[in-house]
Amino acid sequence: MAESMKGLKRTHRCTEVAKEQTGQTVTVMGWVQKSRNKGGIIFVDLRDRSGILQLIFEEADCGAENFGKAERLRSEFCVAVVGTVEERSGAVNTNLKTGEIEIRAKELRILSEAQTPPFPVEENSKTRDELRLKYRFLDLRRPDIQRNLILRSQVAASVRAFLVEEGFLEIETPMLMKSTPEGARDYLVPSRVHPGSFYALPQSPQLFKQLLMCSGYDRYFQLARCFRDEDLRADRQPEFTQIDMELSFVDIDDVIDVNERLLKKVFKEAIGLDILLPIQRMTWQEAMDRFGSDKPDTRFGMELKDVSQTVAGCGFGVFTSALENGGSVRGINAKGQAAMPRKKIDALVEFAKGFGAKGLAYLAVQEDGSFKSSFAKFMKEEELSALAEAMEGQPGDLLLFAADKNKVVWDVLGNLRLEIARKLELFDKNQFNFLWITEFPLLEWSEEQNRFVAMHHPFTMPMEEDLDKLDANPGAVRAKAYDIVLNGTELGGGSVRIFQNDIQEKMFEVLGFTKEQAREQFGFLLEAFKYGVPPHAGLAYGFDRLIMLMTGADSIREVIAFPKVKDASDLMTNAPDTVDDRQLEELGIRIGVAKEEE
RNA sequence: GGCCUAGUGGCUCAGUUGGUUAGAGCGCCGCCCUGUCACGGCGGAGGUCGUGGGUUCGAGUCCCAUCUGGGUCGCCA
Repeated sequence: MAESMKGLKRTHRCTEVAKEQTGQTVTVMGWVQKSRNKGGIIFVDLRDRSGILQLIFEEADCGAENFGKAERLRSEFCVAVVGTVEERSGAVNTNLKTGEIEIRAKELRILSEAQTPPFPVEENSKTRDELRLKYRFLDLRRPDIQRNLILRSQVAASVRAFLVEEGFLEIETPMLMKSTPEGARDYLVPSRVHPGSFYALPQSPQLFKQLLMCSGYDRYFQLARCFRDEDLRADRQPEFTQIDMELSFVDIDDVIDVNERLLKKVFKEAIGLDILLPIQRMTWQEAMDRFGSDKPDTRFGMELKDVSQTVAGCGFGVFTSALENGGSVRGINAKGQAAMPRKKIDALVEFAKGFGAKGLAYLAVQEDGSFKSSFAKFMKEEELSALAEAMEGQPGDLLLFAADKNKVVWDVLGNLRLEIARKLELFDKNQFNFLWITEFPLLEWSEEQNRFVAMHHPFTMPMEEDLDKLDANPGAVRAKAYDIVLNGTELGGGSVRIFQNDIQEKMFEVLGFTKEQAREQFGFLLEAFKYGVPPHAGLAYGFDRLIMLMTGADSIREVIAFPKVKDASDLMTNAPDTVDDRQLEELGIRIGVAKEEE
C-alpha cells in the first residue's frame, strides 16, 4: 500500500516554493490538508510545518496511474509529489503565502495512507482538550501549535546565542539528586542499588549552580528541566523548563543589566517588540501598597488606597475592628461603575471571599453626589464624604473596600482589581509592561508550621542595612531578591546569594533548622563555602510562561509538546502507570493497600 | 481536599415547563463535475444522550452516586 520514496529527495518545504521558481521542477512532501476533486482536475492542499501549497493534478500531465492515485487521496495521507512550479491561471488565493503559485504534479507517491482523524487538523481547534491530548501527535500537526513550538525553539536558540556571547557556559546539572523537604514536593525516584533510598528530581538546579560558582565557572546557564509534585494550573505543569543562570562577582545591578539586554534581544527577535531600557523598578512594599500584588499588572490604574486613617474611629465595626487587630482598611475605585447592578456587586463580593475576605464593603457615589452603600447606616454623612474624598470618588464611581490583616486586604483587592479590569477590558492586550520588583521580604511567617520560612529560598542574601534585624525582627528583613514581571505574570526571579558561612548558618537558625539538620541537608554547600566562595547571584525564568506570553496562548499546554493534564497524568501514554511486581521487587518496594473503608 | 463548569452521531453544538420514530452544521461513504481553495450537485450511513442507581405511566431533560476534561482556592521555599 505504502510507496517508497526511493529516488526522490525533498527539494523544498511547501512555502519555500515561490513565484521565482516558476518553470522549475520541485519535489515536495507532506500531508494532505484537503483534496478538491472536480472530476477531470484535482486540487490538493499539501501541508507541512511551513504551511500550505496547492497541487494540481490533471491526467494529461501525470498520466492515468498517478491521476488514479490522486483520486484516492484523503485528509492526512502522507505524500510525495514531483511537479512543476506554475503561476496560477485561476484566481490567486491571498490567504496563502503560496497563493500565487501551484505545483502541476507529474508524479505522486502515497507514502502512507491515513485513517479519518478523530478531529479536524486545523487552526483554532474547537476540539475538547481531552481528545486533543489523547491524540496529541495529530494535535501537534495543527499550524498554531506548530508555530508555538517553532517560536519556542527560536527563543531557546536566541537565549543561548546571547548568553554564550556574554561569556556564559552551558553546563548540565543532575536530574537525579538529593531530596530536600523545603519548598515544593519532590518527585522521588527509587534506587535499585540502595533499597529504601530515593533520588529526587530537581525542583531547580539551585544548589548545583551555586556550587559551579564556587568551582570558578563564573557565568553559568542552562535550559533546565524542573519538576514539582504540586497541583496543576493553566500556567503550571509538574514538569517545566527554566532558563537558569548564575553569575559570580556581581551584585543586583549586574544581574539586572544583563537580563534587561537579554529580554530586549529575545523579545525583538521573537515577536518584534522593542523594550525600552532600563525597565522600571518597584520595591515589593510599593507594589503591595499600590497594587496588592508582588507581580502587578501596570497596564491599568485602579490602584489601592489605604484609608485606615480616614475610617479610624468611625461607627462601622468591621473597619474599626480590623484596625484594632493590626490590620488595615483599603479600597479601590472602579471609575464610572456606580450603577453596577446589585447582582454584579454580589458576584464581586463572592469573588473577594474566595481570597479570604469576610466581606466586601462598597460605596457608590451616585450621579447626584449622594451615596449608596452597604455600610451607610453605620457611618455619618461627613464620614462617608471623607471616605469618598480619600478615594478620589467622583459622581459615578464605585468604591470597594476590604478590611482585614494586610496580607488578606492586599490579596483581596489585588485580585479584585484584576477581575474588574478583565471584566471591563481595561487593558490593551498588545501592551507589554515589564517591571522589576525588588526588596522582597526575606522571610514569611508560616501559620501552618509556626515558624519563619524563606520567601525565596534559604540562600537568599539579606540586604546589608537590615542584617542587624535578623535576630530581633526577622520579619522586617528585606532580601536582595528580584522578580521580573510582565503584565501581571512573574516571568522570572532571582537573588544575590549568601556566600558567607556565618550568615548562611544564621539563616538556617532563623528558619528553625538545627545545625545537624542544616549539615544533613546542605552540608556540601556549607562545606564548599569554606574553600573560597565568590560573591554570586542569579536568576531563572519560567521558559514555558515566557513563550506563553509571547504567543498569547491562554494555557501553558499550548506551548509544550506533550503536556500533562490536571491530575498530572498523560492522556496519550497513560503515564503514570503501575509496574511489574518484578520491577518493584528489584527496588525493594511494596505497595501498601489503600484502606479507604468508610 | 474544597468550589465552579462541561460530558448528546467522528467533530462542534441545539434539544423548550420530563411526553410520540433525538436535530443541525461540518466530517465520513457512494455517484457526478476540468480551476477549486468554507468548491458545488444528488444520494446515503451513523447517536439512546459519560457510567451506575433512583423518582415517574413515561427522563437527554428531575434526584443521588461515580468517572473524565477544564477553571480556580488550598498548594507551588
